[in-house]
Amino acid sequence: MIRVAIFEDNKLMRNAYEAICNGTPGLMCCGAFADTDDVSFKIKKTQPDVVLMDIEMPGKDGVSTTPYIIKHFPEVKILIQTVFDNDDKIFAAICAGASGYILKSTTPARMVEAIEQVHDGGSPMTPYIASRVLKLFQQFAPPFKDAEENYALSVREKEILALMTGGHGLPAIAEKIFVSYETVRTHVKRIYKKLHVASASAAVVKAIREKLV
Amino acid sequence: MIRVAIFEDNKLMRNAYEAICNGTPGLMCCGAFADTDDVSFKIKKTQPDVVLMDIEMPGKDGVSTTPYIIKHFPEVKILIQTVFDNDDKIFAAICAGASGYILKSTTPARMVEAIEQVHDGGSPMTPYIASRVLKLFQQFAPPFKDAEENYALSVREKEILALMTGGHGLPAIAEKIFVSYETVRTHVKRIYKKLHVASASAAVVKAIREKLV
DNA sequence: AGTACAATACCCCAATCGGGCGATTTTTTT
DNA sequence: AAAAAAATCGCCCGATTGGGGTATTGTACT
Repeated sequence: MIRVAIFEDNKLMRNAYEAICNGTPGLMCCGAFADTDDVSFKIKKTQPDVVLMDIEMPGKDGVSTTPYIIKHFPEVKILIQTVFDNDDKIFAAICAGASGYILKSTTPARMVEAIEQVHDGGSPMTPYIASRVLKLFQQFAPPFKDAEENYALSVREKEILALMTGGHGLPAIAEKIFVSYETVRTHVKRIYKKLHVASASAAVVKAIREKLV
Repeated sequence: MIRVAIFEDNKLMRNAYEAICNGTPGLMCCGAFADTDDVSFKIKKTQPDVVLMDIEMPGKDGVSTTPYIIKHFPEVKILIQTVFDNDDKIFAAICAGASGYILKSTTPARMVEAIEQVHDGGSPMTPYIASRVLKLFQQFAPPFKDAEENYALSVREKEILALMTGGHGLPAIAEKIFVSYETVRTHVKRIYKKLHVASASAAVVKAIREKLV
C-alpha cells in the first residue's frame, strides 16, 4: 500500500487526486493539503511514501519546499506536477531532488502509474523534460571521436598534454618526465599542429572539452 | 509521415516492427536491416526520420553505430531499444546522442508513441533509465558557489577569462573588447592572483573545471 | 634492407607572457 | 562628500612561448 500526500491549492484538483488515489487498489491518500505551511508537521503526521507536489502554489511553492522535504525526509519520493513543461523551474526542482515530473494534463491512469513508478525508484517524466535533461546530460558526457578526431596523438604527446592541463609550464614538465626542455617543446609543437591550435590555453581547453585527457 | 528505419538482427522482431510501423497511420517503415554494415549507405538510401536501433547486435552494435549516425546525419533521431534496462551501455548510447531509450518489452502502442515522441523532439525513456539519468544529472548540476569560491572576479575579468577560455591570446582579446593590450594584461594579472594560478593554461583549466565561464 | 614513425635534442628569432611598479578615471558604495 | 572598487593605461625586465629549421636514435612494419 503506497501512502500518498497531496499538495495542491486548487480544491477541485485536490479532491480529484484524492479520489483517484483512494479509488486505486494499492494506493491510499494519507493527506491532502492546500499549502506547504508547516510542511514538516504535515509529513510527520501523514507518513507518506510519495508526495504529489504542485509546482505552482501561492506562498511557498513546490520548488522551494522540495529540497526541504528531501533533506528532512530523504525516504519520501517527490513527484512534481505542473501545468507547464517548459519552465526552468523544472530544473530547480530536479536538482533539488525531485524524483519525477509530470503534467497535470496526464490521464489519471498515467498519474497512478507515475506514482507507482516513483515509489519503485523510477523517474517518470514528460518527453519534453526528458529531452531537456538528456541535452544537458550530453553536454557533460559527450564527444565521441573516431580516429580522425582523436587527432592521432602519440602516448608521449597525450602525457604531455595531460601535464599541461594540470597547469604545469613546459620547463616544469621537462623536469617531471626527465627529458630536455627542448624535447618537450618539440612535442608540444606537434601537439599544436595535430589539435590545430596555437597556444597552450587553446590546447588545454580542447583537451578538456573533448576529453582527450 | 514519419519514415522509420529499423536495425534489428532478429528476423521475427524485425518483421514485427516493420508491420507495426506500416500498420500505423502516419508511420512508414523505409528500411529494415539485420546489421549496421554500410550504415551510411543504408541511411542515405532510405532517408529515415527516426532510426529504431537494437543495442544488442552481432558485429558493430548499436552503441558504436549511434555516434556515427549522429555525426553524419544529425537530423536523424535515434531510438535505442534493448531487452535490458540495467546496462551501462545505455549511458554510452545516451551520451552518443541517442534521443530515446525504450525496452523491447513495451507494447507496440507505446513503441509507436515513442517513435512519434522522438520525432517531435521528445526523449521517451523507461523510468529506470530516467532515474539513473536524473541521478547523474543531479551530481553535475549543483555545484553551488558562494562568494568564497567565486573568487570575486569582476564582470570584466570574467569576460576576459571567458575569451581566454575561447582560445584567444591577449592581443586578440584587447582588439576584441576595444581596450589596450596593457589593460588586458592588467586584468589578466589580477585574474591570476584571484584564481591563484600563474599561467593562462592553468587559469582556463580552473575556469572550465569550476564552471566560472 | 628499407621505410615510417615516435622520441629525443639543439639552434635561432620574434612575439608574448608573467611579475612588479605606478598612475588616472570612472563607477559604486558608504 | 568621502572611500572603495573597478576599469583603464603605461613601462621595465627577464623568462617563456610559438614557429621555423635540422639531426640522431631506436622501434616497428614491410
